[in-house]
Amino acid sequence: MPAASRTRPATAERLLAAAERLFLAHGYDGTSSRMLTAAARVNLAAVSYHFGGKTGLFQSMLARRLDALHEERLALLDAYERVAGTMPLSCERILSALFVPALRLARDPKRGGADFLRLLGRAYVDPSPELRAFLSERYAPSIARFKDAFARALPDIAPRELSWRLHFMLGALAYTLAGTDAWRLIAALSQDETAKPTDDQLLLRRLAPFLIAGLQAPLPDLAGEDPIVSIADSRLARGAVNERSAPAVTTSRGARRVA
Amino acid sequence: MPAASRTRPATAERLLAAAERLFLAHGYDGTSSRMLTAAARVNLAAVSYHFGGKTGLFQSMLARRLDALHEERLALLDAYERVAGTMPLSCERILSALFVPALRLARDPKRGGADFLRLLGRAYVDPSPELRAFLSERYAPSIARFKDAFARALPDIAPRELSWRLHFMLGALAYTLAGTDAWRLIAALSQDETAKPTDDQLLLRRLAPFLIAGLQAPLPDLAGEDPIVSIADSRLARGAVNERSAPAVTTSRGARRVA
DNA sequence: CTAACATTCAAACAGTCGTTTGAAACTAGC
DNA sequence: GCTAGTTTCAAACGACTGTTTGAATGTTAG
Repeated sequence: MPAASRTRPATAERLLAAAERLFLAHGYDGTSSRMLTAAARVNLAAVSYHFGGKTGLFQSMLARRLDALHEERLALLDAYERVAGTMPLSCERILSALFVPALRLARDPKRGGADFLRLLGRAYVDPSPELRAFLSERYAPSIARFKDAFARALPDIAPRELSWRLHFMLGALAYTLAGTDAWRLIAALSQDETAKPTDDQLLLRRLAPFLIAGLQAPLPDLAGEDPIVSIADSRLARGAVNERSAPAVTTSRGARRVA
Repeated sequence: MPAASRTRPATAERLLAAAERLFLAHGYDGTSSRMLTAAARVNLAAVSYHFGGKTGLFQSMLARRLDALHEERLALLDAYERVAGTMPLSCERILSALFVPALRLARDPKRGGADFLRLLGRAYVDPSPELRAFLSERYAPSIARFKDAFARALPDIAPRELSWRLHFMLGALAYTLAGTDAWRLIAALSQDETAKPTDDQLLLRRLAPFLIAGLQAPLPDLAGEDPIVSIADSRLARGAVNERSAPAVTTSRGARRVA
């Protein structure tokens, strides 16, 4: 058992900090151990020594931030429910229990800063099966608590339907948080030069009404046979589907012949 | 200039098909050229020969499907607007112009099948800057057309606000489409065994009301100073933030000593 | 001071990465 | 049948991957 912090080795901390920056910027596969140790100004072997490997470092970094985040979220939700007594919480309140700890974290450079929000969004959509298993296993209870709260807040939404809507909500949230060039895209769409990396708080305050309205939306008509598609199927869109154009790709062989 | 299709070489097609499956399953970085050529039962050099490299193969595969998708989407949108005349389209109609071509594509195994929808969702959140640049550059005009349509459908939503809401919408959509274990997560949350890989059409029919309600949501109050946070700040959540627990990680060094 | 331990270090490990090579196998036109 | 061009092939390229090694250094306790 390694006495992790007799003299509180700065090496592990440096690695965790570098891991947050680099994994965020390049993803898990795109970040090498050598990039990490170089950025942390630390010997290559430190990754294996302190964290047992690259995946260990990744999970440690993630867990450190996420544990704190979920702890705070649940504490806030508990506090809200204690105040509300038997009354169900409003969607706004539940969302605020989700958002406020994330905002606090984003504003505290010592706990990851704004970068962590983007990392979190990135992690939610990462393909890696290990990561997905790690996340869902570790935080499923926390998510379930919030689902219960929403279920009480939205008694008209069937549990199955609610699960889907929470899924959609997580998607909008994760995508928004992960948005690397989201700012650029928004700016381009709105021809608005002033759309710089806006305050995270403003962003979430825009997102909240969107999500709440979505959660409370009228129930979908799941019966009937493909009404949406049938509307569109009436030969409206014919005539525009033409020959496939060859992929705009140059073969290296041709270039090699010249060079 | 390589005469791409004198005898219509099956090699390129095999590679494209394998690329769709593998890039979807493991992401760009997680898929090697050797995996691709092995799955396609094709020589390793074929990637460079036919597509100029791994990234060329990836972009060709993406472009082939996405060009067709956007073509169909725009054609459908045009058709809707032609029928509506000067009247603005409803949100439902515009969404259907977005969804229906995606559904058609998902149901046609010859054009990618359902896997492509997941790949598309994955691509939207991929960290790779090259991919993001490629996508936004190639399909910005198409997205702008849809934004205009939504702007006419939602005259009360300011352009800037609308840009954000479209961003949120894309997020929910991409996340939903990319959902690898979404089905598992939903099943776990709802204790519902029957939540298998549901029909894509049912999924989108659930998503539509969620998105439409979000788009039409009342405008957020962006003034005021942090009302959400201030509500939560009243010492409600104190007392639950305790000592950080050591990251659950075993160092290899300890294990090595034993072995 | 010394024994016991934790940590750091440069170097090397066996693999895999994407890409390139030059020759062999094809497929046409003549 | 021959030639010119396209496509496939096994093999190798150098660079990079995550991890391990054993010695060197630092730190604490007796």
